[in-house]
Amino acid sequence: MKKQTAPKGDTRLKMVQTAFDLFYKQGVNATSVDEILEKSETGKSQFYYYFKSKEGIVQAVLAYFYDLLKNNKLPGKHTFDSWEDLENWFRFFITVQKGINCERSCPIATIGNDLTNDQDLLRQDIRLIYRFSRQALSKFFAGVKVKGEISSSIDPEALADFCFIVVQGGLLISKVERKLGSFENAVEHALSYLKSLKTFKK
Amino acid sequence: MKKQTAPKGDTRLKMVQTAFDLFYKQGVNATSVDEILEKSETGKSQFYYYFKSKEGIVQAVLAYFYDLLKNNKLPGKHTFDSWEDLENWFRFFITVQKGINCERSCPIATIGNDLTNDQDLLRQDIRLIYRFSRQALSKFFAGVKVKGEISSSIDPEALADFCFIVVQGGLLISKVERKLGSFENAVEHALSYLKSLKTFKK
DNA sequence: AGAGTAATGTACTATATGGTACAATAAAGT
DNA sequence: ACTTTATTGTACCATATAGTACATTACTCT
Repeated sequence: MKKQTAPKGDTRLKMVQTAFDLFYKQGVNATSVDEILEKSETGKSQFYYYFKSKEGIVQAVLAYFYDLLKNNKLPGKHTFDSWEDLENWFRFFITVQKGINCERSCPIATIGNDLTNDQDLLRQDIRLIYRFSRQALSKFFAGVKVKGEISSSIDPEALADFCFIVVQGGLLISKVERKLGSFENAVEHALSYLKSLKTFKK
Repeated sequence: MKKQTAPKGDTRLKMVQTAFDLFYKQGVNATSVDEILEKSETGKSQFYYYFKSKEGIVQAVLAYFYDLLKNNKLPGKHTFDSWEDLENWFRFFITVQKGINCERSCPIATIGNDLTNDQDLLRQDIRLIYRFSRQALSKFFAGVKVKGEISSSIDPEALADFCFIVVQGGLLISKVERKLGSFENAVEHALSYLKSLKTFKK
């Protein structure tokens, strides 16, 4: 019983990408299996051939996203080599929101927000994604800490949490209110704080 | 056609409170009308007597919450007379999250997040609630600005946005990950920033 | 007490939803 | 060619869902 070569058809991938788009746009609860099938132009038998259940495709979507993230296939630069990178990272999300008229927030948070208490496996997948994102931040802070650019009393991970949460809160609130102002203001203050930490060394 | 005295039965109120609890816990999309009826021990005819549609009770829930907020009937102190109040405000949300095992985020954001593009009236109600919350913050910052405790170059509303977004992001991420650490870290840094602004005058 | 309106109970409907059964086709490997 | 396994099409099903129809009961005002 040898492993088949990868299916020549891209049915499964189309489903996952379509599901991702829909989850991103309207959440998991507001997306029916039928809508995924319709938009991806596939059939129900195929869906339940590739996935055990609706929950199954949620997991596949998270795995798909994790892959994109790890292999740097997402738009935007999510690794940090300089303070400028960090600033651009903040501003990147503002630009994204502007481009979509603040109609969405973080796709992963959107999915995570729809999870129920018993869906701990999926939550685990989400934690993986978020850990990866935060690590990029904390590694950078650890680096500048070593270089003495920020105080040795600062925990890089805590500072990464701070940045991450500002962005997540900004994405959420700009979506809920359909306006960017608060997000922009919050980012400016966050950056102002980060810069104040940076000038520490002087 | 005189206005009736308030219905002696509390049917409508029970429905609204029940709906609020359910929306807070699981969002609007994941809450069916039937579940509201069941949990509030009321009937369907009563529901459509009091509300035009499911959307109708969402609006009622928002109005109900706005009333609680305006009349200071919510747990926690959401007005600020001192820097200590501000700090307590941040910590209050952390305590709340701890008490509910990080199983929820902001009830209003949860509702707002489930809104579709065409539900602008409801979004307007949400903006009202958020404006009220932020105003409490910005008034405080405006006050300390007048007193010279923070720089005159600081926009109180922008700083309020910053605080608001840190809390919202913290509530969201602590819920999605079911852990408090990031939220706590973010709040500590936010407070550290605010304190650095405060010491400006010295 | 009787009229009018507020409030509630019972039954129903159309559609959407997640999921299944099973037959049919397509691609390999031998 | 033939068997095996991968893949897809068609037809279902049980249940949940938002919402309606309409009769009935309870107030309240005169």
